[in-house]
Amino acid sequence: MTDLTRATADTPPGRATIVDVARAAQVSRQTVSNALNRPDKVAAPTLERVLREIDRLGFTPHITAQQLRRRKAAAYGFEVNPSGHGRMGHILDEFLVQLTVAAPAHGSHLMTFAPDPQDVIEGYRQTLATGLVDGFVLADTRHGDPRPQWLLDHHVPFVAFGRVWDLPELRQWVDVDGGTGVRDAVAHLVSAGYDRIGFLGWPAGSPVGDDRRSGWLAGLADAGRTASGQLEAEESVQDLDQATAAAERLLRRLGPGSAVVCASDMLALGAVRAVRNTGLALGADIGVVGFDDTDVADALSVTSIRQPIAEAARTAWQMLTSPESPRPVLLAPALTVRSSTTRTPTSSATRPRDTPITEEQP
Amino acid sequence: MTDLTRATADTPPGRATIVDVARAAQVSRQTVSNALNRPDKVAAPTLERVLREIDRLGFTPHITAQQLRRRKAAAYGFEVNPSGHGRMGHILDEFLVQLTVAAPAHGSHLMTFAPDPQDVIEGYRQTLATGLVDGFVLADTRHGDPRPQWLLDHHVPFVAFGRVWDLPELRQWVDVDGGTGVRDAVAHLVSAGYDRIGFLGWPAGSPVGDDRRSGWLAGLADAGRTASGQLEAEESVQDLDQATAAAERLLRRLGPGSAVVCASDMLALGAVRAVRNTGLALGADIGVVGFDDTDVADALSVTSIRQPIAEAARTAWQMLTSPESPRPVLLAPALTVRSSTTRTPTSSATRPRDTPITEEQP
DNA sequence: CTGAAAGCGCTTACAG
DNA sequence: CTGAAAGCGCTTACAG
Repeated sequence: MTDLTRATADTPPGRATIVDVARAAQVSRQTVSNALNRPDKVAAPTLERVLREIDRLGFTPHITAQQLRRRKAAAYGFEVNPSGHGRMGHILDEFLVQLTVAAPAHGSHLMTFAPDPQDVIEGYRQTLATGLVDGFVLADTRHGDPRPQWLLDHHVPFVAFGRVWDLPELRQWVDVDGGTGVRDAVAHLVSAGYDRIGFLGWPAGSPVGDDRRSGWLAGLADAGRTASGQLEAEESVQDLDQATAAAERLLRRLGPGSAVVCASDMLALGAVRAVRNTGLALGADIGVVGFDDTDVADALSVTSIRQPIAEAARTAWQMLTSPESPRPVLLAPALTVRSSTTRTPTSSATRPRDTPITEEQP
Repeated sequence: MTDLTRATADTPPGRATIVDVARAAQVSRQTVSNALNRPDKVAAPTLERVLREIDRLGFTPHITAQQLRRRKAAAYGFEVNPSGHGRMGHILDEFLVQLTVAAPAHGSHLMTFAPDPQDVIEGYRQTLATGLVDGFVLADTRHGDPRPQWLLDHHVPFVAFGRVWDLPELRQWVDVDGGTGVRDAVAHLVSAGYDRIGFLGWPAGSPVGDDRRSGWLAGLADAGRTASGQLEAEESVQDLDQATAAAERLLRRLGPGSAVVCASDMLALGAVRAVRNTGLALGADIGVVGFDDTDVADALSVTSIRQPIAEAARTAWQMLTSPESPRPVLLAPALTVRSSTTRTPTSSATRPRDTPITEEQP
């Protein structure tokens, strides 16, 4: 019944089983398993023979069978949020992609699932009960989030992308140090020659926003610019019109030759509009820095603070798959410098490109 | 050993097996299986008793075991492209999310995987060989794409989001009718009172771009505006500076009171800049329509053609899981109207919002 | 209508 | 060092 020639071009691939390999290599199937999982327990000539047949037959272990036998899925669930879209920035989409990319290096894979509309926890409970995942990668952790405590209570492995603000003693998280990112941006603006550096942030009270604001203050302190006239800030919710109005107020106080650091690219877009409305030149007269390095920043050539998403994803896998108890990791963001923070603008023709010219999706 | 109280709050959930249910309901485990998979074969009182115990114990079948026994993963693979980011628009990210949302309704789930850097096909071969998926959802189909033919050759189920241009006889695809979307946008512009309607597209030769351009021509024909002076078009690659220059050339020929339909939001952003550079008012003097309804269109209040991604995802699952041979599906996009196509602009304070005010991601 | 048997493809102690 | 046995949690013919 078993066809050892099945790995040829015109038959379905991946159908060779451990028994096929065993027969071809003239050993038992558990020796094949040992060759893969405990090669030190197999005699060298046998090992070589088995590995050769594995290679020849294109054998890949059937992960489903491994999962059942090992009672371990070697997979983690990631909840995607359909309503999160529309909000500017797709950080979590990129995080998902990078989790997928990094998964094989940790012998694991990723399963996406949608939230249960009735009950946050129920989606996690169900997904876990199927046996398809061993645990979860959390994102978008927020105040009052019931998930971390529930997972702890039920001894379900997980890691969070973003500090778990409600459980300060929790250690399994990786986050990006937004405050330091803003601080570095201030240093960049100082060295680029801007005189006064204001801040356009969100209303106080959000941990993320407050963190970025304190980075601005730290940056000013680094530069010795803490005189009262230099601590100009405005705040706005994540809305373009309100951001524009707030930025206009800020610019009136700051004047030409100054710069504005923003808590998001949306706010930065408001600042760009305000610069235009005020009749000033972006970059030359007023510097603007955004946060998250979204497509909007790219398209409008706005300098922006970029989160190291790929590194965050790799770190998340390490925490999840390493046997040691994890330590929290805070990653440093990087600044993508564009013409919005260049006082002597280069010709647009020679402006360095950071996006290849590609055709759009259908 | 088996603890029937395990579904309580402080023990790990989802650990009840079919044997636990069988014992509690005083039947054999195959009767439990039948109650779930062939309820008509089970006597009513027995069925009721079994279902009650299933509910009480919170039993969910272990999908891994089902997969192994049924030799079917009830899962499909979706390749994510790490380098696709940076390109404006995240249509495929949204498609992935919507595939995940729609999966349970089709008794299936989604597994993401990253491309093999050496060889496109190898990533698919490997993923299939693990037994974790039954087939694939393809996206980003392109000329010379080796995947569809390989999957056909190996009898691997798949569906494509986007026409498979190289294999016209293929039927398992769902796509969005961009041409009709552009045609409808032209009708909208005509009724909004714009005199001449130009087109800003990509260089001829891309199937998607050519389709959108022909929609523009069809829209003009609908309105009886095919006199030679009304067929003004320009082209640009997907780059902001080039798009701006092309749009400026186009605007010089069209003049105030006209509108520009663009093949992408990136091109539309160029058009918006050109309008500004020319000293005209967006909407009031010049209408602009983009494509894909990205964050950029939203942020700049540009009318844009939106692809029905959720419906495309549902259709993809239907094609994949329905036993009938599929028929190609072409979905109609919808126009998200914003102030860039309003000749009498409303006050920005009363402009209808289509994005909730939310706090940004950390 | 219900249950005993076989088995999906693997791995893990355990004999030999 | 190698192989026979047991079993992960299910489902599917097949007897009774």
